[in-house]
Amino acid sequence: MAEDQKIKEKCSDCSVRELCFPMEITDADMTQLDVLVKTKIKVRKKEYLYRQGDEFNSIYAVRVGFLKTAITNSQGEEKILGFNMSGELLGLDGFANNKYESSVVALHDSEICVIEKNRIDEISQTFHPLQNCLQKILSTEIVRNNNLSISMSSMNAEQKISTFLLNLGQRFKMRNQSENHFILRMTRSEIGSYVDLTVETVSRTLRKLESMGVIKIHSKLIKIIDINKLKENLISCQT
Amino acid sequence: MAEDQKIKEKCSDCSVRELCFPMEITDADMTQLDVLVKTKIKVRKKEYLYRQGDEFNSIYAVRVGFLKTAITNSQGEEKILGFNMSGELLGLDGFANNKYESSVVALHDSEICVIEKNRIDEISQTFHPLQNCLQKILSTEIVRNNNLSISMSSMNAEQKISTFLLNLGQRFKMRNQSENHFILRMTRSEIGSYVDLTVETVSRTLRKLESMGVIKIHSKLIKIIDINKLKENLISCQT
DNA sequence: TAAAGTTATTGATTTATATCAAATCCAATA
DNA sequence: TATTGGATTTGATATAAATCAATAACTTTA
Repeated sequence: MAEDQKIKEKCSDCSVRELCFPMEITDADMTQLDVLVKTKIKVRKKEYLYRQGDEFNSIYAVRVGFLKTAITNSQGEEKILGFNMSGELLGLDGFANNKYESSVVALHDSEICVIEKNRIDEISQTFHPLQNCLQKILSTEIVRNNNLSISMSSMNAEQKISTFLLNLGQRFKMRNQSENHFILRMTRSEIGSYVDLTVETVSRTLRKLESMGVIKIHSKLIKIIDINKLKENLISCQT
Repeated sequence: MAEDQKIKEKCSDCSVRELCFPMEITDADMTQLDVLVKTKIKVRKKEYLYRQGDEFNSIYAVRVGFLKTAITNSQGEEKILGFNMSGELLGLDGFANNKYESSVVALHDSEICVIEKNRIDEISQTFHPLQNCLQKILSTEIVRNNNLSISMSSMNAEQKISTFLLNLGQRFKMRNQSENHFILRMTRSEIGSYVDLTVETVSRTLRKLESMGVIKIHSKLIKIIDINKLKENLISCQT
């Protein structure tokens, strides 16, 4: 129909296809899915995409940029749950209680595709693969968290930081960016919150890895010199 | 239809309604949902409900009993992800890759309702609330994990054990069992794996809480004497 | 009922990381 | 360009929990 056509045009470069649906879905099916995305928004550095407690209306797909997901507890302490980059979905925790249980802030100017909840419900009623799709996505998030919790808990500082850097590198690689030469868009303190270490320990551990000749640091810029050595660090805790 | 009728009878005391669907669904709708459950199985103490890597065919609802969910890493170390009691759903991590990513073992003789994946797909195609239902359930699991990770990481041993005991108590209470007088069906070592402490620290911390007059221990039997004091332990890390 | 195997407790010691404190670097902005 | 405030680094010290070790208390099963 004409309406859908317009919508698709409006956001042609924000195809859900290229993004986040990890599915066995035919191209024809996928064209339908593009209709899910109506709007694309910009979120500038330091701005919130949504806040813990906000009403849940949409999930989001990162088109470009870099963001963090965090929870704030009753004492106002922030715990970082993850860093988010292009192709990743945000807001999945909203389904639980119809409000977001975490906040998302851009650490770098970002462009985000908005996928309205209503739209999902609407389409999935006639287009069944979308349901399975969502199930997978949600379940994958559960698995990711479980794996994170098993690994982080049994690692020492060096292993945590190594894992963190390798993971970032891998994700950049998948996006056709350099695997071993990238900018840390988050502060040391945010890294610490994510991997459960203090700022001081993060700083010391980075310096240690540098002194071992494994990485090179220029403030926010990281260069992985010896990726194998970095991986060695994990042999004792690889899943 | 007759077939569904039979199924319902076969498992009348295993109603999904009483179990795990936290939904705004009418009673009429719910009667339909009962059809989801075809089979009920017994899992004896120490037996597996399913193993990490098994093909994903069903999710499960605990009818009675007590189980643990765990991941085993490449070195064969087990990490406990959770303890499961009546009314809780198991196997949700299976949607991700069509295989279970964790194992579930009974810590006490248990009865489990089997909810076949095919059945879910089938029914949710005509009965749409079920989709939303599943979305909520999966999302809730994500939220639970997030909250767990924020709290555990910032707690000391006493706070972890206090939280653990309070949480167990609460869950027993919701099932009309005593909130402050219950049996620990898991070993100290399993508690440790769950809250990220060594056996020794778990043991010492329990004894410490006992010496403070907060709880009373007779091997596996726990009696919470001063629930408020136990809760005080958490004031500094309550969400 | 005894023997063997777990599981739990308790003590002594070590250690990794937190904490406290101060200096330096860097980025924003006036 | 100077000033200010946050971020980072580095050092000294404290400490909670891990580790190591040995004993004690249960469970299982022979």
